[in-house]
Amino acid sequence: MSQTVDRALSILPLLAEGPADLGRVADRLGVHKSTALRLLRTLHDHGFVYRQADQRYRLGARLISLAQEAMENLDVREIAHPHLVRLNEQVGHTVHLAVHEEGEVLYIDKVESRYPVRMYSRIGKPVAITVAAVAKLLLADLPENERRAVVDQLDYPMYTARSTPNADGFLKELAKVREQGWATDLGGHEESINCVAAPIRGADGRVVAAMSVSAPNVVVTADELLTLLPLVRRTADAISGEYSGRTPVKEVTT
Amino acid sequence: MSQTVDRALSILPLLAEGPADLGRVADRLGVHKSTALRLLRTLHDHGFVYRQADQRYRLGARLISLAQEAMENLDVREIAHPHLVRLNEQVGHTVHLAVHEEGEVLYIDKVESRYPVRMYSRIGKPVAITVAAVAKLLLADLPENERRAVVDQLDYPMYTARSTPNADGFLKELAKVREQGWATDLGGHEESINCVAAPIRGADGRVVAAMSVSAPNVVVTADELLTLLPLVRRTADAISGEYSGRTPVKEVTT
DNA sequence: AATGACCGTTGCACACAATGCAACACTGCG
DNA sequence: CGCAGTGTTGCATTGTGTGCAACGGTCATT
Repeated sequence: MSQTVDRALSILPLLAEGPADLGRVADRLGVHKSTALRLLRTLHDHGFVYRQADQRYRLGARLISLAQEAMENLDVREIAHPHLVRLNEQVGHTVHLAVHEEGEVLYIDKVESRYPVRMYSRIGKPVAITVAAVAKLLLADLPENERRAVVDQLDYPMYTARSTPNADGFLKELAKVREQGWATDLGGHEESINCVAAPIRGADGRVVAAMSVSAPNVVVTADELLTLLPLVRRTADAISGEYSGRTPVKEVTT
Repeated sequence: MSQTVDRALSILPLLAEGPADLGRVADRLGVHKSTALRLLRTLHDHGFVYRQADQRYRLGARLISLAQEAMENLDVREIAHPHLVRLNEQVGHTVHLAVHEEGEVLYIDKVESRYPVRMYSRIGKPVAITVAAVAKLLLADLPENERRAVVDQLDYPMYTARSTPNADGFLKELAKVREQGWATDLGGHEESINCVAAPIRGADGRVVAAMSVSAPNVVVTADELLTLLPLVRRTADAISGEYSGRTPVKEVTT
């Protein structure tokens, strides 16, 4: 692993917290100012950091445009989006789409509730993996050994009294989810918010993404939300069909 | 400038074009495969690239979450402030900066007029949403359904004879504002006070804030105030440029 | 005005870390 | 069964990144 690149890349999350000046960056990296300067310069030349008027550095536009491109290249997202919008129009609540990557689960699309009360989430943000309904679906589908590995190295924060407490409980929950083919999160992350989720599968039957509908108690009860399950599953199945049906991208050759 | 980092960063735009395998990356960089491998590994460890099932590399999720976090932590006020001060020095009148949040529009910065006659406003205070020029800009940019939702649940107090009377009239005004890219409030809130406002846009083109210049009739007429419009718009554009991270200096890079 | 403190910046010599090479391991294919 | 195509590893070399110290600018303090 390359030390120089390692250091340079470590600057980016640091700057994501907010603008920082040269000294601060050097300190946080544990390197000499001149070293930090040269790293920042290189990042700057590539547009990854931007130097604002007061000479402090912040993340640059290139990063944002790259992220945008990265999302566009996710073909599940592209296919799923219109379905998510339609579902949102029917039920009114917030709809999420998430994928698993390297031990994390992230939201890659979101259609906001039309009710004024919204839940906090962010595209690109890692979800609360031990409790989120979409995370359960994605992890439940992993091969035994991978699942075990991921589950073991997780923390199990008790967001609420109903959060998943430990690895054992989580594995049981995953088994159940895999069995029934859908998942819920009933107040496991935020006391007053419930979700129902369904998996999206590729041609080989493996789960490639998961989608969920979330709503706070003040709008609908958990039981009412559960009545939407068939609709959510049908939507997920429709996306699965389209995703596995034809070639997603215009792959080169023959 | 650091060669290693330079090469590593060059990989990212390359991968943005689509997934690539090791050989392709090495070729495009003009380096040995082993070198490319080590760079990719480092990028991988930081989550910037993701290795998909067929061993090819893709842009990773970390990129997306970083960009999102960066945008969230971007402080419009901080960036805008010097511009507002400069504008105030040029025109002398009160300058406001406002954002939209949860159905309300709030002033988040203000530079006082240097004329003795000042208008009443307060940072953090919700603005008169149905008449204020900045509010029109912020609401005009919302997606159709959200805009409708906000507009419908508003009251339409008749501060003056020229206040927006009802939802229909407001929607028409918003359409006009969106069309022309700027807004005014001519005596709609207080009989003797006029404003001109312009939008500040983020990297994705969406309106993130709005700024305005306000002055009472006793100092300048509405017509005179309107002559400042180009200057206000230029200032807003300058802030937009800086906010979205486009480098204003001599940089050329790709 | 003069002083000092604080940043960012630059040139340089040294050492270490990144590089390319060649050999190796693995996979699928003819 | 070998062959061609991958990705991967150990190693010697040198080029490249590093820390240091000195410089230059800006700002606040006296």
